[in-house]
Amino acid sequence: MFSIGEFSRITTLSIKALRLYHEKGLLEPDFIDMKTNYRYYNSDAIEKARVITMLKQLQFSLDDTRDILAGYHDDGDILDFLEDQKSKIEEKYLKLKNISDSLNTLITVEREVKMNFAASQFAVEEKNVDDILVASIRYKGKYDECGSRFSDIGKKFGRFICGKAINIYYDVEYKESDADIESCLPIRKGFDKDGIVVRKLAGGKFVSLIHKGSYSELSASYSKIMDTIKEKGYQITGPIREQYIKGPGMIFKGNPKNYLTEIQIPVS
Amino acid sequence: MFSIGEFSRITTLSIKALRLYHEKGLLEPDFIDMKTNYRYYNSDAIEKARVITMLKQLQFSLDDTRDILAGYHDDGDILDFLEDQKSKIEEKYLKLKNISDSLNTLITVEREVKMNFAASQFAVEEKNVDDILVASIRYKGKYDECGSRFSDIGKKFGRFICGKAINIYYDVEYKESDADIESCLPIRKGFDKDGIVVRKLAGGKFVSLIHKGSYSELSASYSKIMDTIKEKGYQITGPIREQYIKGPGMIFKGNPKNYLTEIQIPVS
DNA sequence: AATTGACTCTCCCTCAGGGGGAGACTCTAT
DNA sequence: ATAGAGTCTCCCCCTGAGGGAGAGTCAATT
Repeated sequence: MFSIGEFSRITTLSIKALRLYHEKGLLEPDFIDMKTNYRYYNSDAIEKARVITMLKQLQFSLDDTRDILAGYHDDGDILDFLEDQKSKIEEKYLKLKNISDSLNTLITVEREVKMNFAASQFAVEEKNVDDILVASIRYKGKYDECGSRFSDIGKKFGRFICGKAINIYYDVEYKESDADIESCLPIRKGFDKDGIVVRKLAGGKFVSLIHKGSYSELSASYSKIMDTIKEKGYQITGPIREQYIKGPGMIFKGNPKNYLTEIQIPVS
Repeated sequence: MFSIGEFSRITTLSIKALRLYHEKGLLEPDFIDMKTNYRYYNSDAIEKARVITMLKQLQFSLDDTRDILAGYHDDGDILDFLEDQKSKIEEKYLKLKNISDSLNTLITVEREVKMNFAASQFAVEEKNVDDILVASIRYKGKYDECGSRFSDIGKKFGRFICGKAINIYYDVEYKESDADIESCLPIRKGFDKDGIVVRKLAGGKFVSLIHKGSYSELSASYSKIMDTIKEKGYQITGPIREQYIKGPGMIFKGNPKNYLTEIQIPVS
């Protein structure tokens, strides 16, 4: 016969837990002193406590544990319980996996943004851009519809996205509505799906400028980049792109003053 | 201004949750009627509620959420929080993954046992056994030491184990103590490690008998299998093996009457 | 106005699996 | 006999809500 303290040391279950298990009917002391209410356990209870510990490690609830202890004595007989528990646990861990992935994406994106922010000079640059594989939707409409297009693409290609969103403007002049826009997300690989086209954006020589601030102030940066192009005597050879390095975040909308947008104009 | 019911419908947060968030200082109503105590929210709170929903999906605690809401307005500024949360979530995920794996192992093992039990005739059989890759420890001692050997091997090769434990008895006669025993666990792959030897058990022609019941009653089954060998005029060509198809379970010790042990004797 | 039905308020209980601590006994060894 | 360690019950606490009681309010219809 062991007092609760001794039994606690033997089983590595806390005294509090032992009292709870007694109350819940999982593990009853062999003998209770009527006068003092002291609990005394015998050595049979050690084996039972071991089983409880195992089931606890497998995260069975106390209720399940009680039922299992009461009705079964062989691993093979609790297969149904085990399978139930497995599917519950599996569900939970898949959920956590998703959350972990989301957090990872967020962290990676924000880290990149910081790097970009630190490195950028906010000056007009010339650079050679590689071909980019993208999933894209081309549509006619308003500029601010692109958000829902990006999220459509995001839903279908989520795991394969590997870069920041790009809009390509096919109109020569600015159009408030009925603009001809292609919204693209860079992807690692993929195929046409549900009206979303997978294609390669041709690289080449580009003049680019990172614009810092709200989208409504983009025109100033456009003037600046166009001035440079004229100055250097370049010819524009294709539609203008905007790449959204930092816009509203996943969690916070953020401060538009810190948004970063890269204007990319193909030239020769 | 929205009443709590309207605001609840807009944000898909329950009224109960909104009241909790108010109490905890996460999301305060814009105005509270002094007389009625009715809560009224304005449209700014919608954005805040969206942020709360996002953070909730990422399983941030209400306390963290409160702190984040109070002090930050940009995804990039909460990188530390995100990384913290990621490691917490990852830890939980790994724990659940382990539990799920354990459950899987248990389930698989018990299913196999059931199949075996259903299929076995408890009669002496002749069969050809393939080579088996095992992790093994050979020692001199008592029979019942093998349990701790198996658990030693199990700890080192856990994920690679792919079959039931085997003991190989190198003594010709029965020895109470100082017996020469090799305890083996079949593995998919692996290398020598911490005194555990990885090697191939040679296959070949075996006479086998599945013994049902306690280990202490094995002798009856040994008589039976030896009689058969003599009858058929076979020669024993190597050490005898015992494979433990069903012994004490991971959770329950189970009833020894249902233990299954396969005696395997190599013959020519 | 008055009524009615839908809302909303606060307060308390519940969940799981205990932990912490108070205040009162009790055991064991010296 | 006494001290110190052990144990008892009872109550509150944690998370992130949900359920429900009982009372008070709002808005629309008669």
